[in-house]
Amino acid sequence: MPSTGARRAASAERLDAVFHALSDRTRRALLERLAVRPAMVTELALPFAMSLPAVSRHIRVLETAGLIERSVDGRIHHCSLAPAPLQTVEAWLSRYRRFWQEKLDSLARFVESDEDACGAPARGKHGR
Amino acid sequence: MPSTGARRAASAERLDAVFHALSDRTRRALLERLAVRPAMVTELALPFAMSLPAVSRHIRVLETAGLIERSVDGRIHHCSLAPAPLQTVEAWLSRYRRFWQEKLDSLARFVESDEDACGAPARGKHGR
DNA sequence: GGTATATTAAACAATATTGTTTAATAACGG
DNA sequence: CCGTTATTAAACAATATTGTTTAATATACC
Repeated sequence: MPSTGARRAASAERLDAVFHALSDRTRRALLERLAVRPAMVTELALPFAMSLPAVSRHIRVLETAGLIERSVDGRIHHCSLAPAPLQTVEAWLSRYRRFWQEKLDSLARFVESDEDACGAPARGKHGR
Repeated sequence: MPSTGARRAASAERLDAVFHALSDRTRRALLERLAVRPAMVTELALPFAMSLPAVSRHIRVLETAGLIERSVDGRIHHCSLAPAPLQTVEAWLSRYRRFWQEKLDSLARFVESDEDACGAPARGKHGR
């Protein structure tokens, strides 16, 4: 059984890879394309103003991060979205959701008190 | 008013910066530390096995991505979490949530049918 | 077999990232 | 004024990233 230290490191590596994969707009565009439907490599490369090998390597980065899966059928490589790592990102993010929620709440309170202080026309909480 | 093209590019740049900032475990650790409570630079650097200038520049990367805010008070720089960009990430991710939900649902269905096919002891949906 | 297609490998240049060490800057405190 | 403290700037090396172009590989088709 791996130690918790090792697990932590493995999880950190996974997050490193996934966040890095997502930090490039070409790769994000590839994911968005694949969210529509699976596609082969040439098909994926078509819309981009860069060479096929360049796109091929972006695909490799996404694959290494576990964000896409590839099934080879003859000379055609079919790629499809593998959203599991995004769930990992979601889990990481969730630790901060409470935080920004508080921030937004206090902003909302501030706006309300500001309206009061400035004598804005009263409309009630839900008026518009 | 900026064109939608310009808005799209600006948003892409923001995501580039935020995802890149998050792709380093030192920087993620800094965010986790700041989620506890604000801290000054030296304080933030203390737990890390790298030089202060190195941490200082990680902090700068996070600041540029908008993930932390800095308030200078004399020679002390107070840093605090600025979670708004994480919300942007959340918004980007949300376009895929439906996707992995489906994936998980179909996995659950598969597991259930597999149990049926293999003649696993019947326990009902909520049995353990 | 011979040619076209789909994809990756290799080699290379340009640039970015990240760490180190050694200043420089500026504020504090006696 | 002077030493200490907090922080960034600058210069540098090591490595990673990303794109290009030119092979190499393997499958498909006639």
